[in-house]
Amino acid sequence: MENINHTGAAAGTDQEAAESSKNFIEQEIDQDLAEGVYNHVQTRFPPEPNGYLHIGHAKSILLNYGLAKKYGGKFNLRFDDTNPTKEKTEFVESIIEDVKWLGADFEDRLFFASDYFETMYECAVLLIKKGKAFVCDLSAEEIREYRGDFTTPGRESPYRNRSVEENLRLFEEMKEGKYADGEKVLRAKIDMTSPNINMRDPVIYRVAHMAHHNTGDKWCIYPMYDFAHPIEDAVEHITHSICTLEFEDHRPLYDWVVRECEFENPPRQIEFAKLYLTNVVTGKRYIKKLVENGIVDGWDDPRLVSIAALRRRGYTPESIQKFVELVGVAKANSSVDYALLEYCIREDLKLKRPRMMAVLDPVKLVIDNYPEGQTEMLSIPNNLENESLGERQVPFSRELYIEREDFMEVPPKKYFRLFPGNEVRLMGAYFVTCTGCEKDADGRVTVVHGIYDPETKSGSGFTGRKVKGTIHWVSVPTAEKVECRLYENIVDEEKGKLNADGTLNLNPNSLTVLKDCYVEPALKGAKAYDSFQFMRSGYFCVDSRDSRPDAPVFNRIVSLKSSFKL
RNA sequence: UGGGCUAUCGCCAAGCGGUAAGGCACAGGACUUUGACUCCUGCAUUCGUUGGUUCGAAUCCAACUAGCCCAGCCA
Repeated sequence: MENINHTGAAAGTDQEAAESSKNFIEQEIDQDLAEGVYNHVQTRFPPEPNGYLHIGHAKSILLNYGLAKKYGGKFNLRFDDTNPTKEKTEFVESIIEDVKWLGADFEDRLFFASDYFETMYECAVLLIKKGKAFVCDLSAEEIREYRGDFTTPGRESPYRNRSVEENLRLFEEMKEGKYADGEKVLRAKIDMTSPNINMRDPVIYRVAHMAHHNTGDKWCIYPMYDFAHPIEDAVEHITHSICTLEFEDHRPLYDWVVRECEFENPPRQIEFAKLYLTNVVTGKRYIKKLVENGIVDGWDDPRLVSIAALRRRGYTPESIQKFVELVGVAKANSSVDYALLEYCIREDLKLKRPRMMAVLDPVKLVIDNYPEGQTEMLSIPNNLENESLGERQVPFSRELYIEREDFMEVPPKKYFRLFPGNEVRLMGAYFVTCTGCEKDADGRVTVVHGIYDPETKSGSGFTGRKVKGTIHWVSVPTAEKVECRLYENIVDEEKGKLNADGTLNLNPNSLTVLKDCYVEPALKGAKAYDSFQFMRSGYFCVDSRDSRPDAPVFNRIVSLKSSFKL
């Protein structure tokens, strides 16, 4: 009815549709911009360099980068390296590589929280001067006791009312290294009775005599996350500090810090739900265990979902971008079906990459009426749906390898591949009629026989008759023997969590190695990360670790969907 | 147990008082130089529950229920 009013206003309608598709963070940003809270947008991805990035991080990276891009703002990569006990340069490097690979361009804005230690120290001094922070001599255990619990309010520390001068002196001494680890901490003076435990005089600086991967031995006091993070954001003029749901309770403290440290135009924290994938492990603890026990061959084992693993498996940055886009952003905890990730890589590769012939489980097909010793070159399009991928020359001869499952001596109903008396098309070549097979003593088929019809050559325009089945093949004399690895997710059940007894639910078929595979000669020179669709077998990618020029190793990226059921 | 957050199809997710978008998955069918791809078709009378306000509620109010997070000198 109201369409009458919108007649001829298609543009407006589209715009409305675009508006309504904005996620909740974009809506918040729109409002901030409209109200003049900010006049620009600046985001960041702030990982702690204590491990490898996985698919869950990709959501945060791409979300932050996407927001900055959408609003014409900047996106920073910042290492939140305030805890020297867990951080390593090795992780810094892998994270930079992964973020770049994902396409999140931080240009020259690569920062380290540790570069702001001086500023943070000054902020702490400011708080002390304002009477908003104090040096506390309580031990870790005592602080815990004083903190109270969910139902009991905390008690104030006996050191809470030290004078500004004394606090200043003590904090200075902490910095100079006069105290041992754990002897003293700096605490924010907020409210020990707050129902939000984060506000019960949180520790904001601790003593830790330890070399830092970036600052070395310069500091022996390190700021805590709750104090450091808001300052890092403020220093970089971040407007929207996007983090995950578990930090919601920390927001009042975040706001307290930027306010008490007197930052102008302070950033604001917005939380979203983490990405969980069904049937995979993302927990560092679990993956570490798999690596240590040699169950996987490293953090980039294709059965894992670290960015490095996905890359090695053959996933493209585009496919992950698509995935993150389809998953959406919300505040409800959820677990996304792994099938969506698979859909995204299939979708990305299907028009991009060539469709080649590879036989994973070979059996010989002899075309008895094809001249012995003859080889002809056939032109086969690389991708029927994408002409720009061109075509290639494939050798054809009397003896071919075909897929064992493409022949059945006694076919079930609706099986239209090779069986005695049936005619099928050899992809890109000729029609061939099956005349029988040879078997060994165990009854296993060793050779399939057939005769071809020269009239039916592909591309010749032959329309005399049709066949219901088409099968792929590789010419025996020129076939390349390769290894193909089929991977399944390594863990399932309970979202990849540990069992009560500490063991993991390993999928016994998580890795199947097929050593007797044959591919076209064109695949001989395939390089690391080259990916192809092997007809009816799925998408495969040359393993970056095991690629050899003479015989590449192919990892299966994803299977094709199959509606054929016996 | 106090506080915070969440609840819309098997899985994600729009929706913001005017009568339930979309994607994945799944199921039929058409097409096909692979049973893939593509293309059609189907897939929530109902929005955690119960009440209330309203001409009208997934949207507002109340109560309840369930799930997640918080008691590191980790992030």
